[in-house]
Amino acid sequence: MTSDQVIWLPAGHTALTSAPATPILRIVYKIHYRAIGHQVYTLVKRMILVGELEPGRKLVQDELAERLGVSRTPLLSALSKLEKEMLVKSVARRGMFVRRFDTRELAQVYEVRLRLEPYAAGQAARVRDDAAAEAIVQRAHDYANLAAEPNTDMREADYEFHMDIMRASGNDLVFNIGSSYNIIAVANTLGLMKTPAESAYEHTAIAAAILARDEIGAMRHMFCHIDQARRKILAKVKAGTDRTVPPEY
Amino acid sequence: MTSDQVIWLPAGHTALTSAPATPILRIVYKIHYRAIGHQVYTLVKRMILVGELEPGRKLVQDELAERLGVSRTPLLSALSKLEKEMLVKSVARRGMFVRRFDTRELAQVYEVRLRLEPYAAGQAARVRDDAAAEAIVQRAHDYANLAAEPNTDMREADYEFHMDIMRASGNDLVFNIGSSYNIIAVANTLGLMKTPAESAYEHTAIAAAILARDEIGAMRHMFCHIDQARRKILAKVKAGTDRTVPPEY
DNA sequence: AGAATGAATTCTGTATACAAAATGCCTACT
DNA sequence: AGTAGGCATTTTGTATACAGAATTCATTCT
Repeated sequence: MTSDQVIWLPAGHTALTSAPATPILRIVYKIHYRAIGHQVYTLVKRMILVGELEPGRKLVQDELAERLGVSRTPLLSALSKLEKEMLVKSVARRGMFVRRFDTRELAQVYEVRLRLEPYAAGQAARVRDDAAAEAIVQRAHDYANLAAEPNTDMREADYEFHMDIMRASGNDLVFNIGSSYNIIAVANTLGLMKTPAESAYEHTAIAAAILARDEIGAMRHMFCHIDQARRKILAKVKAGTDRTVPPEY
Repeated sequence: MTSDQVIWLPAGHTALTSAPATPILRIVYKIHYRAIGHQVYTLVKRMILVGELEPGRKLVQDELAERLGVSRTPLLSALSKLEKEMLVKSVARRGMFVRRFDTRELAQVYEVRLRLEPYAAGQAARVRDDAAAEAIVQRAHDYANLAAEPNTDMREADYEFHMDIMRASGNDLVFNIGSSYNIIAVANTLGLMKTPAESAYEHTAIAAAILARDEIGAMRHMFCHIDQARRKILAKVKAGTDRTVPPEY
């Protein structure tokens, strides 16, 4: 057993096979090897988010694997993860399908967000870290800019804003849950949302509260922000206005 | 295109290849085929819960696959799911390890449970369904019986009680999150918990409130139940009593 | 023509194969 | 004795192979 200490750098860095050796401790730099399966997971997830793979679509494994330039093996582990996230529905011996959500399920997502995101915003304000706070303010700003010309696709900006807050909360589990399930809401609420200007204003208020270390304010603004979207969806569910097909897949 | 209607029965039923045909509609009964990958997922998850695969343990794929009598392919998709649930940590080119949790992470789990489970209990009381309520009362009873002779392993009973409530809430997403992450708490809180008798009493109170359609009461009892465990863990984190190694794996 | 039958094809689920990385062991050297 | 180097073994990550289920399509029968 040698006393080598291995330091892992994030992928994408230049590989330094070994740093200058010292008599006491040799530090070996390595780059993280990123399993293809992980990249495939990220890619397919994004393809679903932006609608390139639309709800209900069957994911033929050979076809998708070839399109991504990999074999079916890493694709399979990616699809397993996406199935756990409810973005993909697996029907035995039939195939995998991009999940389709009805408003009832969408409402469930908002019930969860309503409980977790105010907590996350409050924690973000409490443990406020300069870099993270700056990033959040920046995201709110980005969102507002996009809202000025609302033809642009704002879904990704909204997702990033909310994810940044959960990341800043310091609670990894909340961040994990958010990155798994918030995307459902984001990918499906187009047309249901309040006006971009309203959302942008609320985002700004949340960001300001976090910047000011106002824990209660951050929680309250986030609560209202999500509650409003939630109420709109609930109204649709109750009114039976929902013409969405129940998600067979 | 025929007008056949296919009805899927849960796995384990006898296969009825076809029901009596009618001129109008032929109903074909089929049994769900359960992918081995899914069974493997359930098995490995349980092995982790009961401690047969202890935290920090490396999961050598060939070894585990042979032990389960399958090839590495279905095992891989199972491990991908478990990685998403944070029960398994994958280190590139090194292997998969049973995740080890420090008290800080455990506290994070409790913060999430504190936000979601009171909601779930409230909903369970609100939408109360006789069968589900009976099941919950039964689980509370089971737990109390086990508490009488506390040498028995009560973790599974506790898990089932809480999962039954989330199931009864009608919110599938909450149930999903619970089945993914609550197991972390259950598998790791041994020794940290209050006395079995206390827990059993609280479980009974929660079950009674749900049975009585007392939404507020169910929420409050559940909140206190989880908050107490949460406070104990928070105290450990703050006091720095935590001698647990930060979870390298 | 429309339904039923059956063969050909496609696609899934799983096993196996293989290259490259990581690990362990043995030997040589200071 | 302890360290460094290198060969053998193990193990991962990915590709490929293959059996059987599902689907499609052409053909036959009524």
